[in-house]
Amino acid sequence: MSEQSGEATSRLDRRKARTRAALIHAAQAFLAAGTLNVPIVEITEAADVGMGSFYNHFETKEELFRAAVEDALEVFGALLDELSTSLEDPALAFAQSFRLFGRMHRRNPELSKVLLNDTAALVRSGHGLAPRQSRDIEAAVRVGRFNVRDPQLAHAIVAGAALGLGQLLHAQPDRDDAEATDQVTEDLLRMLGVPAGEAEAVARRPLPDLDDISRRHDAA
Amino acid sequence: MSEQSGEATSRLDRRKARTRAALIHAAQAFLAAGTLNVPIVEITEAADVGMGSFYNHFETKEELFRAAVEDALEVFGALLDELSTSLEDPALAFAQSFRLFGRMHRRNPELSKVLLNDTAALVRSGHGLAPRQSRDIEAAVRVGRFNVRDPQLAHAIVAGAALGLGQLLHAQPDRDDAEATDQVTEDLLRMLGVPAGEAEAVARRPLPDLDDISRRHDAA
DNA sequence: ATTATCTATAGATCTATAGATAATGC
DNA sequence: ATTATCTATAGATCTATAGATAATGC
Repeated sequence: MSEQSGEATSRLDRRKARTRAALIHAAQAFLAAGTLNVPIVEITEAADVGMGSFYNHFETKEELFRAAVEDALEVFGALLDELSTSLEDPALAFAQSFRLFGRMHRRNPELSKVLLNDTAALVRSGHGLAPRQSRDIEAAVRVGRFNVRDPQLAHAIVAGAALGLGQLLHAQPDRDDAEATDQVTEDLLRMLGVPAGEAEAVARRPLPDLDDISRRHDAA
Repeated sequence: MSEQSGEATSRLDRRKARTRAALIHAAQAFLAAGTLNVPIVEITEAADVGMGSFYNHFETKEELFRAAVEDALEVFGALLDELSTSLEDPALAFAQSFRLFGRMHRRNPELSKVLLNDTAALVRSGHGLAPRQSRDIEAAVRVGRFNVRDPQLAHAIVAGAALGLGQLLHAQPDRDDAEATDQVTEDLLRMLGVPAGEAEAVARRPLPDLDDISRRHDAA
């Protein structure tokens, strides 16, 4: 999922990266399915890669699974960065990111399940969603858009809510995911000190078109 | 952890239950430590039980781990029931349960880690915390103490927040757990429609003494 | 006499590597 | 010539069970 396009990468380097990526994708599929006890040889077969190649890239299965979660976090983090650069109001950036995260569960269930699988990574990790949410919350407190006693605690609630929402959306496939996500966003904004009317408005602003973004990525 | 005291249990039945409980406790220790790939024989050794006994009780390791999570949920659920029977106001019952859950992470880190490990069980399961939280939220909405559009969504936020708080308390062992938990409770109460001043008061009411409860359990 | 547990192990499964093959670089 | 990958497999590990032992019931 993460492919450097520039720099001094030889063809050999790219072939190596492809094998590594194939292993990581295969591992993500098993992570999403929740089957962690799979033998290495089954992963390499799913990746369409020789058994021995595994050891060119990872020492143990656990190392591969860690790399697979890391990769998922980076992919999602990069997406959020791309989308929030234009927003200067941190409250708007916060709301948009949360709403896009909510919409991701159905659009990309595999990524969603990888992320939901590792709660700790989602709530504590230095990569992916957590640091961006923290950054937005702290910035919004600084400029007076949010009003909370302890931004770290506020983040713990927000990160947990994102997780609970994801679980709910997988458990109830008939529920309208956009509506549910926006409602949760509104509730959280109120909790963060945004006046009720404004919270409702902020949680329903137009969103960037995710199809555009996917298309741009596919082209690249 | 769950031992029937009455009924027609023979000595043989009790011996069998003891072996099963030993296996479940051992499994919970491995769950808490996050080492799920442990061989069956290591679990039976930790339980101080012969290898073959495992198959008298479970067909696979996964079945044992499932039973271990179930048991943890039941233990905790039973504790909450015991404590909340006296509270008639569902808003108070909700707040007390949430605050006790927050305090459990440090008091019983092993139980906490077993519960935090299986996010889905905590958020969706029919046992343990989830159904009680849902019940309290719905009751509080009915009597006009809470004001939310969609109780299921509210519960997803609350369950997620409980999880995020637990992760935070394990990640930051120096933080005051009671203070953090009460602050999160207050924030959630406001989000659920309780006026700010009252939310603060409800989240700081005296709690039942957990030492008393433990002692009563140890005696039994 | 019955039931649960224990010890020991055959057979299945998995890991990690050696040696062969294929792709790339120069 | 170098580097990554592939195939095949030895040896390690694990599971599941058979048969022996211990505890309980009658």
